[in-house]
Amino acid sequence: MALEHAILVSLLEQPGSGYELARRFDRSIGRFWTATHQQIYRVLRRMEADGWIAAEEVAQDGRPDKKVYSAAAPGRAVLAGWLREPVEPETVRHELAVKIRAAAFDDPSALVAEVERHRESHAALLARYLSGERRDFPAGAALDAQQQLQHVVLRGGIEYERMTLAWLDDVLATLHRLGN
Amino acid sequence: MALEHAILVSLLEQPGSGYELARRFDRSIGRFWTATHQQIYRVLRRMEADGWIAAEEVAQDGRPDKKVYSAAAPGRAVLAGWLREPVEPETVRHELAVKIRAAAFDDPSALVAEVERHRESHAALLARYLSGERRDFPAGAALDAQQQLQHVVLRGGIEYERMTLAWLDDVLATLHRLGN
DNA sequence: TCCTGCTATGCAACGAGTTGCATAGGCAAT
DNA sequence: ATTGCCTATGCAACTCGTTGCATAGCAGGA
Repeated sequence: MALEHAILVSLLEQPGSGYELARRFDRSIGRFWTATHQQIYRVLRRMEADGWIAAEEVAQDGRPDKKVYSAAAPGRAVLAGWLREPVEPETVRHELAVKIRAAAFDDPSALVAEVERHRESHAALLARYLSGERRDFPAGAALDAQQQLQHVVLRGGIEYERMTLAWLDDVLATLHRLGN
Repeated sequence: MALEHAILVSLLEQPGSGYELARRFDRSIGRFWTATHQQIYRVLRRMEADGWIAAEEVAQDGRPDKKVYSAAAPGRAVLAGWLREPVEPETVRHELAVKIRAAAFDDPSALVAEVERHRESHAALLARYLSGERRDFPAGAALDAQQQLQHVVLRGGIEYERMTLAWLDDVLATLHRLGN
């Protein structure tokens, strides 16, 4: 389990409440690590109990109080130790690929609309990545280590989306060829 | 859950025992869907009880008997229905990306060896994909629908590995820049 | 005014997935 | 002879992750 580590990184980049973390996981971090608010709250409580993170109650007017968490020294140490461990093999779950192979035993054209829907959502994500890149990493700007590392991860996302778009075009062409 | 569907596709392409399925999931299918033998045996029993697949006991000499499963008509119907449902959003778990961002709060050069290890394993996988492609899909050969769909999924894997290799080079260059 | 949605946290129950272990015969190498 | 690995299946216990629901005040639109 590495949800702890993803949360620690997020809190080091910027302290925040469970709710704020959940929203970050829906947005930027969710591109390479997903989590629901339930998981996040549970893990936050455990990490606080273990002393990895520190919590501060913050009163707000007009909305409920929140607990703002930030990474504590033991948390940083845990993260540093984890960094030196080898990455565990990822568990891949590529449902669309399963469906494409399944289409051989059914009507391949039944998949066309779904693949097109995918294509659109990947195109939209690519556009968001690119505009985020222009906003946060303008050409020629001096970047510190944290920003350079964030940028290289974003570039990975951009290249992944470009590759996926090209592949989905290939899939569509194949499906159309089979439909004739 | 779509492990049922991945198993159904695999059994339609080729009937087999739980053990054989587990090995297929370690190899070809595991590139886009991973599963342990425990999961597979459990799901097979459930699918057999539900009539999605049929089992046949096969005696072997020199080794234990095995149960060879094949997809039954209700299973095919389930698969056809599933094909028409929208693909669920994938849950992404990209541990290396988390580590790269974590490196900003530690020594970035601690990651170099790990990234290089990744680079090697992706290069090896690409080589295996390419040799598999030459073997199974030689240029100019006539392919039926099933083979064309398998081929387009394989092309996706190949392009993914190529993109990943280029990105890992980008990551290494970034880490080296930060190390000076 | 009612309905919807947002912020903010949490419980309870369930289902999915992992880990460790067990059985059991055969094969190959040390 | 013993050790270790391969085929083949399975139990039990556990952790991880998801889903549905609950609370509770405030803001904005129909």
